[in-house]
Amino acid sequence: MALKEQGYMFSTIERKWQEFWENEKTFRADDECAKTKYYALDMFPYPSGAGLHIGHPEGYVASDILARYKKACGFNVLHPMGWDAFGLPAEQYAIKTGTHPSETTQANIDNFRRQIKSIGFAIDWDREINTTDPHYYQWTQWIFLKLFQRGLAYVDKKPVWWCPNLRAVLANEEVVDGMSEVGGHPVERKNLRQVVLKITAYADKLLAGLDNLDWPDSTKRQQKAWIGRSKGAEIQFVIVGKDEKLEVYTTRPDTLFGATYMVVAPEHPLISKLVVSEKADEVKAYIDAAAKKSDLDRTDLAKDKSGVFTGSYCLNPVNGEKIPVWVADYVLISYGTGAIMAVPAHDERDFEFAEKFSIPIQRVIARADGDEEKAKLPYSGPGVMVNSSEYDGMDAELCKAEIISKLESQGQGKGAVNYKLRDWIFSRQRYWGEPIPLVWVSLEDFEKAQVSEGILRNLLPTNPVTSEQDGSTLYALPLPSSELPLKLPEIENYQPAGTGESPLATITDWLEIWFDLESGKSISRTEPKPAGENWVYATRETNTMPQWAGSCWYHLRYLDPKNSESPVDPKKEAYWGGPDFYIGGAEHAVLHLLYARFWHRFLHDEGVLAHPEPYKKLFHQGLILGEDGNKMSKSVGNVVNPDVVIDAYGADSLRLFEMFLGPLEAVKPWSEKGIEGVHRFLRKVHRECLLVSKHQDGEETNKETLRLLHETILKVTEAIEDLRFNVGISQMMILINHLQKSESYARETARSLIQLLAPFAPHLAEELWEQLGGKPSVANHPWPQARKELLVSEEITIVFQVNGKLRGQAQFPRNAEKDSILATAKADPKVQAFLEGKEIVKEIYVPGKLVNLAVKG
RNA sequence: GCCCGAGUGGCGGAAUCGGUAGACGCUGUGGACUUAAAAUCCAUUUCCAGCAAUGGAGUGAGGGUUCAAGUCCCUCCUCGGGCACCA
Repeated sequence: MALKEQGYMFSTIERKWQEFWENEKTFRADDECAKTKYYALDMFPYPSGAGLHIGHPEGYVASDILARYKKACGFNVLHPMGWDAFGLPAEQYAIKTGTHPSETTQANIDNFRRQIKSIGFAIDWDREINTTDPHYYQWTQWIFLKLFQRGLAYVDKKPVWWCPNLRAVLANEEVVDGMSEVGGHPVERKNLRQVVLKITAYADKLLAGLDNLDWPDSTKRQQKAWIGRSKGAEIQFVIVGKDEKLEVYTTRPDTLFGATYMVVAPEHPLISKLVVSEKADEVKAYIDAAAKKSDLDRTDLAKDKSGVFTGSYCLNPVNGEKIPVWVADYVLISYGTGAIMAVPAHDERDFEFAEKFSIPIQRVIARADGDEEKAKLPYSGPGVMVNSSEYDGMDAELCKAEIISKLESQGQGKGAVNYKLRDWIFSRQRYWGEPIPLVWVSLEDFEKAQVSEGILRNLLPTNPVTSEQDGSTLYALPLPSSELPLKLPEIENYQPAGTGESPLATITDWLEIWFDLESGKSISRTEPKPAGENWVYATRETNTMPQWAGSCWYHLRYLDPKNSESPVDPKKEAYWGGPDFYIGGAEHAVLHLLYARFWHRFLHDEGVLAHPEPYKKLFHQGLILGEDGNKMSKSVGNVVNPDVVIDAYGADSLRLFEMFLGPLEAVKPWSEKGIEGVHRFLRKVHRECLLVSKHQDGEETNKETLRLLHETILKVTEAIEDLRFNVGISQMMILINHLQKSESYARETARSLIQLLAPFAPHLAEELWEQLGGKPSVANHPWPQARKELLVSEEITIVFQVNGKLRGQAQFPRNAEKDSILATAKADPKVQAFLEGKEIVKEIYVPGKLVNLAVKG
């Protein structure tokens, strides 16, 4: 524990300046401004009950340093904060205690806000947003309805993770190793009615858009892999004795001659046609067994291949050979056509299967260099065609196009593209989320709506969205934007319905409504049916949106948080655009960042937004570990609470140390001793800057001090621009150490140092700035400029090497000639000792740096 | 298994253009100030040999390119992250 030195009263200073910034609205972002804008965005937090932990501020401090620096550089800066406040924990708590999730959420937000404010960020708090606020989520709903209108939302039965203990459906990311992330209960697959967004329609755009983004390579790579575009061919195989054809997708049409068997997924629609009567029982048993397996069994555990021969054969379109058709669960129904041609010689999985079931393996690609060792089967590398009749000897890669065009000419196939990306299951069977603003009506009423005179007609998708419920087909109608927000009803019991439906399905007077097909207005069925034939019976959609929904567009709402006419004023969006800097954890590399790009691109295509991509520059801060080098967790007991740190050392020390810890992107352990170190540095700055007896009026007269100051200005500026804050802080430490050792220095020198320090330790900087006669806020004073000409010294140090080893050094005037430097080097006694009896074979002179003499003998 | 990223003192890390390895901070040791402590300051702190001057080794391991390699190339090891039957 550091004791509070009498001089540096950080608590008093920090409270004083936080109040000042708040009262003066120092960090208000101006919507109408001639300055260039700079928008620094943090991934907004989920306000959990546990409060802020030491990892949260790391990214916030980084973006805050940039924000303050850019402000000093003359930009109009926007640095906002808000709350991603829908989500499971508040709902789980409600189930346990009966406390309304909005109460829990509000209390958590208040605590988070208090903690974040205590760190002293340059945030424009007038723009605070909250995804659970109906004024916010009405626009989340509005965007959903746009997607619906454009046919990008549909309803389908989808296999989802169902947790019997939580009696809730979980998202993929909430399931870890077959257990629920919350509570660690087992989960299973269940087919449930889901609202789905057609993100696959944007697969190509999302892929292509990555090229122009300044993002970490690994994140781009992850998104690319997730989208998973592959190029190949769809090939039709004649089934012997049947009218139907079996279509497969392959990326290796060049290996078609090596197809020795085919596989269909257990769920393939043609299975009943393929299976011969004597195999029927065996195949049925296999399919049933496969259906019972969870995804986990089918993938992780069951690397061991299984399958059954159907009894049917296909004909190879290029050589007419009979190929047996198997059913095996290593082929996925959800990818490609759900069927493959198996080429065991050139595919590891097919090879394993063929070996197990003694199916022939036919090589059709050989290495051009004939290297037998490297061409061992299964071989998937490049090569030349063999055993492929007229194609023999051709380069396999070139042959792909040849075979595709031959198949095309025969009407037996075509080039095709496939994606791993699946549509986005957008519904959650929960209470604490944005209600999906759809209602369900009969076909008859739907057709009436299509021809009615009201506003609803124009909001319908080209193809109706339908859902099978209790044996009848229902049709989806949207709420018009005038009816938004569709608020969550108050309920007594937050337990899920237990049937896989949301708790909302049990709130009859909210669920069952009278709906006006013209105006889209609705009232509860507990009320009498209003007059007029356009009022019909309808039920509300009971699913709510996933937590991702609110974070898909929050970066836009900060630009115009109080707009009640639209999600964001186009003029404001045109001015602010997207964040110039976006920082958050790498765990969001795929889902949040992909979903947000999807919505943003969609809104751009709709003409709502001027810019296609939301996040031009992205950065992931690294994890901060506990002092023991383990991930911070309550159970290990190594969690560091920022409140405690601020109490002991102050917010400035916390900020500075989080940045001094190491590279921003690195995973690095916390250290109590370390924060004492930076705290000492701040105390030293405080002491020096108030030691007025050492301060001189006017310009800095000490040459060395002046040079070091400008070197520091340069390095700190570059360090901020390059997000290498640890290096910048080191340089400021070097400068203060120098000033402390100096007899005296100019007050201006101290003032420049204070300005450099201001983005890092803003409270102390404001205080010292004021004490040295500056007018607050220091944040509004122009960033110091490095005078590079001062960095060129009159004297240069040249080091002398013999065979690359350091043997001496000497000072030279800046303009010294190469020859005289070489002569001095050779005359140096230490160098001489290593030249003794040897022959100089080469003399290297690197101007201004070194001499290297290569000798032998 | 595949694809990335990273390995530098006792510790966190600098050295991002191939050109003085270990900046800065922490820790440790010795000292100054003090009645004493705290605070502050000074010296020292990669390893080995030596009283010292100095010499030798050294950036995960091995090899290579170069006058010169932490930095570039090849092989391997360890750790971290991502993907994982996507045909």
